[in-house]
Amino acid sequence: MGTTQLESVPEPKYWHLKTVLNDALDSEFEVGEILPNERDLAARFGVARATLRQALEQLELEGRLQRRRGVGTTVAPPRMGVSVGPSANTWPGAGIDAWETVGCVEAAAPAAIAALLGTAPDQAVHTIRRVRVMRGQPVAAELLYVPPASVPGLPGDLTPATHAPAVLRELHTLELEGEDRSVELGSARADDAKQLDRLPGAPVLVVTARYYAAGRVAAASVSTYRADTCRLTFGDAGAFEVTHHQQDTRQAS
Amino acid sequence: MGTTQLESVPEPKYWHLKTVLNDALDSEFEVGEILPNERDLAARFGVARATLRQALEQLELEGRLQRRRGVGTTVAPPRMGVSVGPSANTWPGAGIDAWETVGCVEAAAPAAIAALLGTAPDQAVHTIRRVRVMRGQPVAAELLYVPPASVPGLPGDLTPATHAPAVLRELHTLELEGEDRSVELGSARADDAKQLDRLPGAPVLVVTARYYAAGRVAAASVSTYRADTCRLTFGDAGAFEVTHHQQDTRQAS
DNA sequence: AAGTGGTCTAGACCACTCA
DNA sequence: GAGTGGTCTAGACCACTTT
Repeated sequence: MGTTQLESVPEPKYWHLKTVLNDALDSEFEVGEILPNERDLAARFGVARATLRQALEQLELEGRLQRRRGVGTTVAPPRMGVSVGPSANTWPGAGIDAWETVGCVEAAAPAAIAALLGTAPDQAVHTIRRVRVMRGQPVAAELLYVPPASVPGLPGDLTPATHAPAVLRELHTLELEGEDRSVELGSARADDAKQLDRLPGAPVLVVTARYYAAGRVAAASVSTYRADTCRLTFGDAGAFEVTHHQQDTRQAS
Repeated sequence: MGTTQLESVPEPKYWHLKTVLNDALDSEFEVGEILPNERDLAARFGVARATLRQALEQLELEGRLQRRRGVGTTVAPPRMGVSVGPSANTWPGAGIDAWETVGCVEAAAPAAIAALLGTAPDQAVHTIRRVRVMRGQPVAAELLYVPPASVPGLPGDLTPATHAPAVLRELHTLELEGEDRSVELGSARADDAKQLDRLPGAPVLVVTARYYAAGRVAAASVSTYRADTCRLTFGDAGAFEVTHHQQDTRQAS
């Protein structure tokens, strides 16, 4: 062990508390085990409940804990590795892709989506809502936007039950030329939070994708992944299977 | 800004506050403009300072605000699109890749890194610390791990100034066969936070990469990106240039 | 020295789950 | 109805930056 700096800078209580709890989780608790409640924990460590909660919040952010109102705080399993392509250039909804359609409407796209698609701000687009489930848990909620120009052969007799399949089927007749993606941090909107079984405002990883065909953006999607339970994987070599927690990667500079 | 009311549904105050502030940022403030201080804002909205701070915290998480202790709260510019490959299969440190080396040591890898590399837990590895700067701002701090077995031709007369370049040069003589990456949410460790000009615990996007050569993992890196200022881009079609904020993508289901 | 955001306290009540 | 986490208050002091 190198010489760690002592006394010169007071570490915040919640930060120290987080370290102590993190170590305790490794050594004294099993995955799924329920922790003492917040009032007891705060008393045990001699801090106010708000201070304890600040530590718990960070541990939940890092995927170490799961808190559920009315139930308690449990030790979270390691994050799931979730592949978000591009494993192969395939259209969304093609083949086996672990998504389940839960709704479909044709409505004017929000301004940000119109900019993504390159359509007029008031242009109506097909909007398919899908949910991705892994190991019995919802991990992502998605809105997939398809401009009518991308699916010219769409039949006219659409019911709520046939709308989404028909749009996807038409989309798949195009040749996919490319795709790009971006990932950023966000907080769950109320509707997404409900699908993800979380409270509104929960931290999420927002994956924005654009699909190109015939030199244009043929479709776009905004996928909202639970940041607490998911590790997004990219690239050719497949998903990691390492049990990996960031806080163990400390190293001198 | 008048007071709005109509509280038939018990939406949390901080959530409503966040919406109001978000709209105000769009209509009444310019990027870089400084907001009134927290005590004044709280008084203006008739809430406790802690409640106001809860709203500000979320807006900062979403990249709308930037808060600096001793200075104030300012309106953040849109997030930067930061490419994190794989644009082409190239080794880290090769060609022009916007990273600057700030240190290099040879030391035992943490357990999680040893697992990534497939080396023994006490195996010493070359550890290169790098920083990525965009538009004059640090956006990422990285630790790049290279096992000695990957750089057998390394000369023996290494000084702190020549260590990192020599390791990278040797690494580049291997043929890169593939790479994979994962992205997850984390909070900045003290050392990374310092490089990123943030407080410890700040939300970050942790990109873990593995580089393959000769059928083995030849190197691995853990890159810590500022979640407030960065949008990570992947894929073939290049970085987005869209001004995109997630909260504007609301749509019925 | 003044002003800012960051931390912390000791309470209170609410929304939710479950026996 | 008991117990849990979620929200909220009205203070206090601290660390930091700027003047």
